Amino acid sequence: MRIGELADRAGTSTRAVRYYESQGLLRAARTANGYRDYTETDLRLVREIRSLLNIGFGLEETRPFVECLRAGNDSGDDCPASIAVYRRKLAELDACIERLQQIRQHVRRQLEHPAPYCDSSAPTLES
Amino acid sequence: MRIGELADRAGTSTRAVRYYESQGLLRAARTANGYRDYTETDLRLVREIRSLLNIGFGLEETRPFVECLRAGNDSGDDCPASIAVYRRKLAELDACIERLQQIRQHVRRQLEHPAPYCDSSAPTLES
DNA sequence: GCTTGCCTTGACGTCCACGTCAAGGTCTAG
DNA sequence: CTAGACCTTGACGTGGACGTCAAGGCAAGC
Repeated sequence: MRIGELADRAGTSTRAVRYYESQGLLRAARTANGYRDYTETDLRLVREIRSLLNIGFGLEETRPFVECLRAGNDSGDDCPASIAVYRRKLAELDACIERLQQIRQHVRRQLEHPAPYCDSSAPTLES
Repeated sequence: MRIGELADRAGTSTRAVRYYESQGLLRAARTANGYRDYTETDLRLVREIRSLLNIGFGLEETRPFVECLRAGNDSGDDCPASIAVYRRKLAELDACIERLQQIRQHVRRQLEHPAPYCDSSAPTLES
């Protein structure tokens, strides 16, 4: 299939697909007239990339999954390198969640502790 | 005080201070030779900005707090506009935390479900 | 032949909070 | 007088994942 169909079926843009290729994540055969020619496997790769990007992975972090898939595995998760990325991401997520929760607490305390309003005519809390 | 001292005491850079001014968050008097001249109040403003940026606010979101302080309030939180930003941020934080926790669950499930490793030589797939 | 719609490469624009460099003015110590 | 430590404005660079435009080639329908 050509790049337009690939992008459509993967739910992304042709620009994104070319970008992935420029980053070495994809390699496409070419037809006689120079058009990129993709297989169903390529579609799976792009979908894997999109899926990982959507949950906050960086593009580089998707590389192990893509190569794992291309190595013939049924799932991009089935390789040690992918597992390692998952582990790192899990730790990152934990740290991020904890930090956000601390900030949340901080913000909530500011909201709870009632302060005198400043601009003279201010009714109560607006919800 | 001059911009260097202000930046030092606020724990940031002169470049950042000039940037805040360019965004209309700060206004500085000038000495005879053209140097910016700051007061202790300006120091408080910059510290407020830094503090909010540190917990993930955008620069624009600090504006109500800065104006609240400059309006003569003891705390930047003491104005309705600031409270409104806090409320919005709280909602954002809740949404963000929830999303991250869902992803965390997803990643954890991938890690728990043991899969066959691939790193040998796998010939299958590849359509 | 002409239009339409796909494709190609290349290159600049986006967002945000600055970092960094350039080229110069100002003040102080020695 | 000079060095150096501060200050000024202006302008370009950063990172990440693309968006968007330019200029043109290729294929199919009318």
